Amino acid sequence: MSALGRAAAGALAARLDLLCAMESPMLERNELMRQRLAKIAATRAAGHIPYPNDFVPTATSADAYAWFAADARRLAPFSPVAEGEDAAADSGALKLPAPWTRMAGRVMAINVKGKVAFLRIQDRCAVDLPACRTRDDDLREAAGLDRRNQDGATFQFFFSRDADPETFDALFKPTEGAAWDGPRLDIGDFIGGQGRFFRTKTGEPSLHLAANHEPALRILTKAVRPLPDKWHGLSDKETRHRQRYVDLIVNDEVREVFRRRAKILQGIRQFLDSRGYVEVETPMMHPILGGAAARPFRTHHNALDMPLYLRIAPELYLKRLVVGGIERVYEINRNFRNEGLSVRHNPEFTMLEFYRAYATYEDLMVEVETLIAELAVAVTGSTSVTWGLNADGTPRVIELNAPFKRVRIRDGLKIWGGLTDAEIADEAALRKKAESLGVHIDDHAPLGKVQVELFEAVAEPHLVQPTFVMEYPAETSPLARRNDLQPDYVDRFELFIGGIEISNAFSELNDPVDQHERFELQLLQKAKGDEETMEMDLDYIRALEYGLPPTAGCGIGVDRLVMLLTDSENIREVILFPHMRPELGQKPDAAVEPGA
RNA sequence: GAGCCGGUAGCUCAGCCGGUAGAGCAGCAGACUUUUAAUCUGUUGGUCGAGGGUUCGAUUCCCUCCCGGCUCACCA
Repeated sequence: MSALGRAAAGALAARLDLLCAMESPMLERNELMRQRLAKIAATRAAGHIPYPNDFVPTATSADAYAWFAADARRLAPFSPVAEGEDAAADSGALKLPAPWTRMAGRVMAINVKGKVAFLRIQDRCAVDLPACRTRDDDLREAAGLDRRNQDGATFQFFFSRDADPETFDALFKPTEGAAWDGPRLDIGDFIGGQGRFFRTKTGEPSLHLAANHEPALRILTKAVRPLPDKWHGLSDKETRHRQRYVDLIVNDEVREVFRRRAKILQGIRQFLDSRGYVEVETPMMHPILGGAAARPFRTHHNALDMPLYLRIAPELYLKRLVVGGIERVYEINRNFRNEGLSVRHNPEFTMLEFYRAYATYEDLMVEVETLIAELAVAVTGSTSVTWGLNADGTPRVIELNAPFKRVRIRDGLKIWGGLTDAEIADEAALRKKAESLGVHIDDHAPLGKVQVELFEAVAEPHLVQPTFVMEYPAETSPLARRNDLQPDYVDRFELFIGGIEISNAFSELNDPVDQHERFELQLLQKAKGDEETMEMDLDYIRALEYGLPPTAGCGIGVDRLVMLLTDSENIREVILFPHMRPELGQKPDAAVEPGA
């Protein structure tokens, strides 16, 4: 760097430093960052663009590995020559034709050894690369060569000083008065390189960088912040979740979880679309609370000057659509519930709800178990998945092959709770049992709710393998159809897997008079102090009066399903940006007054 | 909301029964033309989460607060 460039860079970096420090402690600079900012400032001072946007890659890292796997001669070390040139060279070393290729990515490792440099780059194919490299190893082994035993999601650039001395020196060996006064290369920078594929003498597939009318290697984006330790990575959960972008850069398995999540969503849509369901989007802001028992978030519409709830469930809107003739309908979207956070609860979570006319909850059981089994195969390759650990520390295996077990609440209370039929019908006896187990049940809870809560307490450890729980009391299900033989119960199931509730479904109540009465019962409970009741929705009653065909509906907690299929025990591992308290230096009220 | 545990360099972590801090990686300087956590030599870097108290002296002890993790409660 020239003396002039250095002085200009220093001044610019100092100015930025001051501005950032004033703005927020989040943007505080450390020595490493000041160095990198100075490099960027120096680039500008020398008249170069530090963030160019004119590099067009012609291959991804996955394309590159595929090229090496496409011809057995490419498995052993070889040098590259242009296509059309004589492959059999006179020097004795193997030479093979390779196409001129341009690749771009983030630098994950730099290894300069004298006058050669090895760079490892990561691009959008990073999730596929471990498999690519394993395949490369397999092919090499089959050809009688050593395995590379490489893991990690990167592809190698090889840069020999001979290929482009000016660029090499600029990026790795800056000297006083060098012709190009640009920045040096750092881990975390995005680069674009060009050259031909070859395989190093240790057998690593690589791009042999070379110059033509432009340099062999260019910095496309300079990273100001250093990446976490290359060996230990980033493990602090708070930082991982707050700065998910860093987590995704350095943790291969995190990228894989979210790739798999995308596949699960895709699989759900394919499954339902192929069965004639129509995907819709219904309001996320509700004037009337309904569709589930939960405390809501409240917001306000300024122009209309009216309060709104963030929805706790799309149920009532979706059933209006069935009334409207969309006999098979589904929605995948967020619900919002104003409750505590836990390893299984995020305030906003993704819910699939689907409704099917001329079906019962029993039909939906078959549909749900088929869906989950098919998703498991599509995503993990098997209906047998591992999720968490058994008490003895071994991986817990869950079999997701249909049909799933079915159990009635009454039977669960008898088998796992040791209760008799008489006790099950006796609220005082149930409450006594709950107390002996240390289970707290709300004093306002009616008999049905006591039964369900006690069931969940005694049965949950036994609901590891997928189990449909049936025969819910009517008072806990204000939107479900009464059983024809036992009107105190409703035609409903919940699906438990791994001890957590994955799904909830029932035959829908389509009798407008009964529905009206049940809403009124909800209002009564609200008056008694229950905060999680539904409100009277007269338009919904009106819709039912036009006629809801016999219908069954089902909700599936998508985040929990993703947890199950990615062996994640914490919901935060499957949500890209889980809710957290605001970080120091990012106070919410700071956002309200931008001019302050 | 309650209990327990934690917050030390950019990252991963040691340490301190009170005398204002160390390692590895990253960074910087140098050697090295096929590395694989390259190696070797030298070296920079810290308001020890924040505030208060005790003390001659606090990263260490005490209190309060902030943030996180785990468990419980509510919930899907």
